[in-house]
Amino acid sequence: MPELPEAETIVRGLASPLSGARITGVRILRPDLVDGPLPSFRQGLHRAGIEEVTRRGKNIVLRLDTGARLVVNLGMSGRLLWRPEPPGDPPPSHPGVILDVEGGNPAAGVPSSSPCSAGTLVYNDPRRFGRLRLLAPDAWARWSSTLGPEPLSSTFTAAALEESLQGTRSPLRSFLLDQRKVAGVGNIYASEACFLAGLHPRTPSNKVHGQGARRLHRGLRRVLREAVEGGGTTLRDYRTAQGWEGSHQHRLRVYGREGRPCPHCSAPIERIVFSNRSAYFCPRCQGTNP
DNA sequence: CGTGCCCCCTGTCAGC
DNA sequence: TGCTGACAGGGGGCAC
Repeated sequence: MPELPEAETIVRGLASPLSGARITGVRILRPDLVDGPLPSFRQGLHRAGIEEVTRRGKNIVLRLDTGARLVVNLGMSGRLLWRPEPPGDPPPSHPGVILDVEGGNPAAGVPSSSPCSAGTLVYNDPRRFGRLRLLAPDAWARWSSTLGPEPLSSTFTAAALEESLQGTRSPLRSFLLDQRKVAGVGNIYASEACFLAGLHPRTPSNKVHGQGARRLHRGLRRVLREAVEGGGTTLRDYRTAQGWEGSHQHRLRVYGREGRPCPHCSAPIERIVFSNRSAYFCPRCQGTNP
């Protein structure tokens, strides 16, 4: 489900309640969601302090005072929900892992008589494609190094992207979905970035050079920044840590818009399927199937 | 080694 | 109303 902008939005919503908090309880309702041995997962989290909430690609990362990191990948339907005490909303439908937390900052916008908050962090996932893993510092470093550059970082340049594109003949959409090439891009923003770059999603990656690579770099960063500003794209499952919908679904240019007019030229948007996934594009602005 | 395909699982919706 | 099939934002494993 979530791509970089959705993960970033969740991270921002968790920073206040979780930073400086302590995990006081670990409840594992769906053991298949935990990667690795259950006892070490449980013991590694219990009584640990949370120092920072960050992100790597599409993954939400809680850095603990033990040096370990809890890495949460939401798969297609995962949610990571902060439920302050006392809970205002009904409990979510498919809880998989619940962390009891004490001592963070009060939930933003929620009046509180005490300077600290207590609540639960619920990982909810009907389809159970998501995974939670607890990584020691060396394992974290190894895992992080398998992911490509962060597309919104200053080190992600058009020149670096162009060089990486030359390494494969596979379709541009496949390149963008490959987390080893660029971290955090999924199916929605891959289509959106190809559109902004004026490149057909099937274009062989190594045929994208020069101006094309610069347009792709610019379009990718633009759409990811816009989507972060909009709080992510809610098509069905995605919610923020507070359970709210994003708003970027109203700003999608081509994704999910088969038959609707292209925002540039009004030609009907087309949908094609390859690698078992849909890609949306404007046949006029993005050329024909190469 | 790189690449593409299948599958993991549940929920929803269109069409009959 | 109820059944069936298509489809869904991800990613690991495997065959080629």
